[in-house]
Amino acid sequence: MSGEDGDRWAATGTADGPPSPRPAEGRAQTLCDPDPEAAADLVAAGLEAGTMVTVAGRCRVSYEGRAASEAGPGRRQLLGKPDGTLLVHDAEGHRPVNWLGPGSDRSCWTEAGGDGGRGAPTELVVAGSRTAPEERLVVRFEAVDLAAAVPVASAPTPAVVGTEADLAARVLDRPALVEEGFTPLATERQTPAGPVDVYGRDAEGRTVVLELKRRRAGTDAVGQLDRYVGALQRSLHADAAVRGVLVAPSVTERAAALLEERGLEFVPLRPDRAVDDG
Amino acid sequence: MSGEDGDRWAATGTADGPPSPRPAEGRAQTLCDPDPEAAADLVAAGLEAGTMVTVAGRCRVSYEGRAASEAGPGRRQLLGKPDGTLLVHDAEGHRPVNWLGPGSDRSCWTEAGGDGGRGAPTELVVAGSRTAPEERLVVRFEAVDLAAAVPVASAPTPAVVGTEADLAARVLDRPALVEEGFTPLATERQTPAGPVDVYGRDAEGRTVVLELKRRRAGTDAVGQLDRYVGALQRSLHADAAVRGVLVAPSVTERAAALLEERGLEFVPLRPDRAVDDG
DNA sequence: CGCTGGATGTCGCAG
DNA sequence: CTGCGACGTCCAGCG
Repeated sequence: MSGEDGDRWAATGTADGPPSPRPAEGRAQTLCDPDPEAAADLVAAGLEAGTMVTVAGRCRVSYEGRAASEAGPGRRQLLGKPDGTLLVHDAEGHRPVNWLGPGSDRSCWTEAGGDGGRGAPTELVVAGSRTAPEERLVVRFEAVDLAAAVPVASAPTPAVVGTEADLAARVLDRPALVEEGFTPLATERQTPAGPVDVYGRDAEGRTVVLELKRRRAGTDAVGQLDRYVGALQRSLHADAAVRGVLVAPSVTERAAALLEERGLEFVPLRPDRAVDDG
Repeated sequence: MSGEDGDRWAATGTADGPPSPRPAEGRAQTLCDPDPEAAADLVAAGLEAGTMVTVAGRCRVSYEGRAASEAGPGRRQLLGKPDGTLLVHDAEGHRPVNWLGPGSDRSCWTEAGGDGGRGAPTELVVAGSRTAPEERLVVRFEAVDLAAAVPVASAPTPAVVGTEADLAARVLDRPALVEEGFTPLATERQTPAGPVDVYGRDAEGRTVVLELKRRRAGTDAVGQLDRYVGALQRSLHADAAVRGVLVAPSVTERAAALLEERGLEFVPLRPDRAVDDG
């Protein structure tokens, strides 16, 4: 690694001048089309200082761990976070083409290019590794378009509305939305098959199990509900009648068939309050 | 820094100056601590030109669509891709704090800040929207540390090994790994409950259904297998014996109990060839 | 740690 | 388009 602790944290190339403030305290530091050594200095210092580090350029990427992959030369953009995360994005898609989760050890150096011999095709290499599971990600830049280190701080996590928890709150607030006379008794009630979303009783005193889904429910949801109902029937009196109700905006056709087959029920309900009708 | 070779290349509409090379062809363009208008010019042009656009700074983020969320002021980094993807990352974690998938329409402008009155707290706003489902993401930067547009190209997708397909290939190559005398007859064979991973016959001529999992299997895998076996028993002769076998490196305890309960079987097998024994 | 189940999951493929 | 299952899923919560 190049960030010696005598620490000149060399912004742009050879820093013989006075040491500049570390990026965490200072402003963004960027290099356009830097040579590999200058980029390595910036990246190493940025990783060290706990900034967001961005490197864009032509690179090869190799990953080995839970699976293994090799990506040939292409223009991509790397993002390193203070928590150890490494993300490599290409031009398309929501997901990174390769990544390493939080807690990785990163390092950065320069190296003679793969096809040795020519006029010093030095590469910038950014690598990370972690354990449990053992994983390793190596990104080799043969050309760097941009290297940047910008300070960040943990930002407030957004409050999300419209989750399954919201659907649960809605059901608890107005049980009649499920069925007239329904009385919720517990959430996340434990059964041998796992925790039930909502556990309660109907107007006739029968046990009712609700499985909630924030969006259109598939066969997996019916499978869950069925397991919970079965487990409760066994753990309560063998003759106890246990109703299972899937609560979701809608169900797929296959899921509906499965519900029918298993003698389970469905109540359409959406998590948001906008559709809060009767 | 910002490549002003005689021209800031006209952002959104009015191109009165001589046309400059678009960033897609050129080099990276960056601005450190720009004023909002300059950043908006760069971002708008970068989005237009199909580059990777990066904006880092203090911002608020709001999303509405499949759910809804609001994130208060914090330092984050935005990445816009040529395909319409928008990602907002904070300092932690693998996943973006907010995002919009490929195919979004993006735009970018400046606006008077929320707490109007003070000395021109102009904000840089980057917004995106898409349909199916209807979604909208708005990022308001009250301070921009860095704005950048760098050219990219879609790169070759890496070849991944160690997937479920590899496990299937291994089973087809050496059926005895599942069981002596096992004969695979088809993969992805259709049943009323969906496609079966591997369909075959055992030494006694009984139908066998395999459900493959590349890693430790849970209750969901057993649920799948059970549905496939049931569907096949019904679609074949009612008296036909159909064996269901879960093939995976291991199973969770709950999954094992479910297998037992449903009269299904388990064969331990890993996708990689490293453990290729007898 | 391992298990369980949610997620604005995303992605790819088939009908 | 919807349905369905895989994914290097990630992630939080809990035992």
